[in-house]
Amino acid sequence: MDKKGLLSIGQMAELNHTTIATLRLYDKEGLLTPTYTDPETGYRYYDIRKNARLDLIAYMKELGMSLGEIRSVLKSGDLTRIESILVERDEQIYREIRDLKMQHNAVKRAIHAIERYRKSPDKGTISLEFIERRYICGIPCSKNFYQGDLQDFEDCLTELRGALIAKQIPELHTYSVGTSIRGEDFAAGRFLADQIFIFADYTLYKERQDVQIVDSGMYACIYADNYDDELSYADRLLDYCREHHYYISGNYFCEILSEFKIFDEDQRGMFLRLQVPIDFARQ
Amino acid sequence: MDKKGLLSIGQMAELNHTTIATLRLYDKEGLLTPTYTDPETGYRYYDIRKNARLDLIAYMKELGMSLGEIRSVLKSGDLTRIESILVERDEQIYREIRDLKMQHNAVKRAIHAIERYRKSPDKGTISLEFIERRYICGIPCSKNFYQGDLQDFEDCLTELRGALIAKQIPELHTYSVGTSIRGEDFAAGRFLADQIFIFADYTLYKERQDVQIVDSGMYACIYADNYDDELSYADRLLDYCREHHYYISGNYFCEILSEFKIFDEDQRGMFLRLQVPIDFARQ
DNA sequence: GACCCTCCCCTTAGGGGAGGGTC
DNA sequence: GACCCTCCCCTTAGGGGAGGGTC
Repeated sequence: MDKKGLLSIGQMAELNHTTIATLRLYDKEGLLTPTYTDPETGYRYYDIRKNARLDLIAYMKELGMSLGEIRSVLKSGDLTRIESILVERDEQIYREIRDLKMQHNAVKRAIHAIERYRKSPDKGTISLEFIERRYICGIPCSKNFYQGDLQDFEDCLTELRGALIAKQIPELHTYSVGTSIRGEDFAAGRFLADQIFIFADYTLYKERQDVQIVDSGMYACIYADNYDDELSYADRLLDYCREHHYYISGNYFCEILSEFKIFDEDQRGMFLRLQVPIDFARQ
Repeated sequence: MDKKGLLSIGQMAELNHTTIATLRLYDKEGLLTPTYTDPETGYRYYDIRKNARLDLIAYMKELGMSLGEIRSVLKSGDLTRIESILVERDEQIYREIRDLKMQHNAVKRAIHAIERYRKSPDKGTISLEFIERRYICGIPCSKNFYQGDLQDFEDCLTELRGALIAKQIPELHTYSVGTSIRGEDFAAGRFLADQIFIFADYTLYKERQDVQIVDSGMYACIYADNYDDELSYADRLLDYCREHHYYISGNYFCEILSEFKIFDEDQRGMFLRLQVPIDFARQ
């Protein structure tokens, strides 16, 4: 306790669990003026009654108000003003929580995708796998990128992104991307891009009508780790099915398991699982 | 499409739903280098293959990674690194959601407090009210601020805050503060500060043992809007009880209904409900 | 004429000094 | 010797100019 029972800035800060820098800022911003400022030395001194205001500022900060809002509210002293700020803040918090939950979801998927990538077989491995029901949402390919170049694929991807944004699904990356070839075409060795889509989830399926179901079933799969290899690997997959007399019972998919492989600056490096549903009955 | 089939910065930005400023920043930060930069003019040109990297950057941003993290991950190409960042981020999101929910709670309480303040009677009004069960959590007053000055009250408040922080309840402001006088003392006209505390809620009650229950019941109440008036208003409340032969059946409370009243810079302006439980049976 | 360039200033809420007085 | 002062620079991810060349 110094001059006339006032507190120094350090004492004031400690008492209120805050810092000297904060008190100086609040002084400068006109949020909390010291009771007395020595004109000679510039030293700030605070009356203990100022605690109340500092308390209130701390409270408003806890409610998520900015210093600007706090200042304006303190100056106006208008309860209605506070109320409308708080109501607005209430809605904002609601949106923030919703967005964080979506992000949480995306992070979990990403962690899962990395784990899955780790445990995936080497490229070129052929496997028979039972794959559960999936949901896809996308558009027809406007170009056959199997015969064109990367430009065509990028164009299709751009269109997909645009379509998803139009459908209010902006989180392209949360879901993995895939492309398809119709079963008949694939079986005949005609590599003709049919659709480009995301693998959606049940939540999206429930919410919208334009999500299609892909039935569960046995798939012949081959793993690849380079977009440019898709064609040759798809060929090998087809050969394998023919050798084993598997009947192609549905559409072929190229599924991007993880995009995290891309550390060459100039490549869409990705880990792919090429797959086609098969039927043993008609061997 | 300009030089050698490359994209200008504007085309690249539009294609990727981003801005020119962002692409320039990413160039400067070494996140995404243009395929070719004209040494004469400084114009940036991008190969369409760079889309993939921009995509990946956008993805990582969606996951909540900072540009610094993204750069380091892109440079190291270390999956383990990404994974640990994501796991850390996962926990961080969890904490952020928890904090936002608490803030949401606080905002709702604040809105409610303002509404309640609006609908409260004028100061000096005496009422009989049934008050539901409440929960309080606090400490004994080390000083009798009824006989001391504001300094003593501030000291008690500071102690309360410290105690709550020690108890891991940092949100002093989320709950309203109150002080008490023991029933016997109040009935005898001895204004002797007993406890200072917050009105906790059921959630806190469930979580910790040091939260006390205050039973529901009929209370004689008087409203005041200035801390300095408490004593004289409490006196009036006691007189009122005596006049009406109400038996004081428990502790007196001074409850701070809203701290938003404080727009004088130098006062702990608040709206108070002074109250004491009464019993009609023994009239 | 539309596009792109390089500065440069601005935004939040302080934190962390340097260099120099003050209690 | 501990405390306080005033600059001043720093942090994120860009946005918005001004003033001047370029496709």
